[in-house]
Amino acid sequence: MKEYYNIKEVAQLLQIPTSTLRYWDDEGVIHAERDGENNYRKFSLSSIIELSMVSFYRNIGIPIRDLKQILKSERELQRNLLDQEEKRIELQIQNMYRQQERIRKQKRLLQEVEKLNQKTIGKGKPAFQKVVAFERENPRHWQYLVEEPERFMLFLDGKCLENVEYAVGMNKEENSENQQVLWTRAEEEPYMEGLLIVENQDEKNNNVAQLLEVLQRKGNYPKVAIAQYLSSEWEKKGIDYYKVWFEAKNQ
Amino acid sequence: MKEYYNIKEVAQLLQIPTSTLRYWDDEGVIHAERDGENNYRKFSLSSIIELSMVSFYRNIGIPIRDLKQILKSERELQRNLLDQEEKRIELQIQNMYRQQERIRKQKRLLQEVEKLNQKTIGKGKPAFQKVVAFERENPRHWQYLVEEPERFMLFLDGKCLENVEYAVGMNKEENSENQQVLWTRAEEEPYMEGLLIVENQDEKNNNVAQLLEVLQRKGNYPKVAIAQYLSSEWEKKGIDYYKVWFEAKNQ
DNA sequence: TTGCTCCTCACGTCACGTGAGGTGGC
DNA sequence: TTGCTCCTCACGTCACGTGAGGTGGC
Repeated sequence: MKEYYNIKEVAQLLQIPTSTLRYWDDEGVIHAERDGENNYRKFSLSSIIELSMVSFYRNIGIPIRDLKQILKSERELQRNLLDQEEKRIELQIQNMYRQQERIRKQKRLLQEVEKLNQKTIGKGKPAFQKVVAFERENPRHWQYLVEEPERFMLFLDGKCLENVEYAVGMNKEENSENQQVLWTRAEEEPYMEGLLIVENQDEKNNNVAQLLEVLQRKGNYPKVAIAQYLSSEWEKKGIDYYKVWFEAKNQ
Repeated sequence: MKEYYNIKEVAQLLQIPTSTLRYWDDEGVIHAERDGENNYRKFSLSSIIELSMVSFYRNIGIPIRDLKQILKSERELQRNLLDQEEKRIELQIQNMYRQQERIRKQKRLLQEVEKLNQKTIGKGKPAFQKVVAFERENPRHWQYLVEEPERFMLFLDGKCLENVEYAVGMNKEENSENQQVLWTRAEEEPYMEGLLIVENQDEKNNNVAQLLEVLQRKGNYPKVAIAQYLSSEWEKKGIDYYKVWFEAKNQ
């Protein structure tokens, strides 16, 4: 009369591994009956409904320890918990959209390295309107590092661009009062762009000399450059790639 | 000249526990330098960028074992991986929206139990147009159990409604050809609804006798009833709650 | 000496996965 | 006997978290 299902059937029907079903049973969040003959677990339709509820709660990330409480708790408490979970998942969804954006950004940055690798050096307009000094104490700057790493920049200064400072790229609408502005984009000035390669995680150890040589052959003697972080490689010694812009005054 | 940050500063700035930073360092996915004096880890800005990349990849769920490969791999491979991850997260987002719906459904079902608990029995229209027998071999019926548990029903038949069969609720637009239709909703007929309580995971062990008594006092002698699964309690012996509808012919 | 921050190393934890060795009915 | 499905139990795994015991500079 009463229909039972063995563990394999249940596993296949609900797409849950048998090891997981046994674990849940051992932990007491589901209650499989046993066949008196051979001690096999047997699942009634009713216990499978219980099971699907546990599966539901596990899917939304509720720990098993909490589940033991939840399944025993009052409906009122259960509803409060579900309200919380609804909000938590809402936040998670928003977070995943941000991760999506981060991934797309990462792809664009990798593509930029590829593109710049093709040509040695060419015309191009800097991506930011202003560059301010990186401030060790400024939490917003650190936030940029994590969420918008392409804002992380190097500011190269001196006759051979041998001074290197950490910086952050900014656009006009963003206020940078009280911040040390290192560089501002001139709208009419032509700029040249290229791939800056930094080796061994030491910003001094870069290919700016080679790039300058190319520029000087074209009659350019820039005294300042800015470089936007693109990506890194870490196989042996770390290599960081930057997109660098030179001011090309004497065109 | 070169600025370094200790582990606590980095942990606070990037909101990552020190234990996690040490673990990543031990596993070799980040590369903290060491202070020669006291062996403290020290992080350069460059290594913090590496760190934020690792944090990014961990946030989207890439295992550390894979990270070791990824950080060493070619840009082409990295981009392919990011393409995959983008799609994976897209699916995850869709899945989370489904979970949201599931949570809201669960809340409605718990609310229903609460509502039915207030009144003993009253007028009400069945939620489904048809009820077909639950088919053990039909994967779609199993899918309902997991995704739409409120479709899971009991079909009560006989003079005292003592025969109980597992069933699935259906609406008109859903085709139920080749399926054993147990019950169809009559549009003009009045129905009474109440709370069916099943104890000990045994569908025979229910309160239908008490409900029938109330109905009979009002002059109703239903020979058939259908009940929609709402929720369960598992404290001692399992209790399942159903919303039950009786045909109220002799009103 | 006290407080503070860091270190290593061992062990704990969570939710399973894996695999060995054994059982029971056809 | 062979094949199949189930069982228990121990151990492995992943990504940390925790806590003991020790260090180094103020």
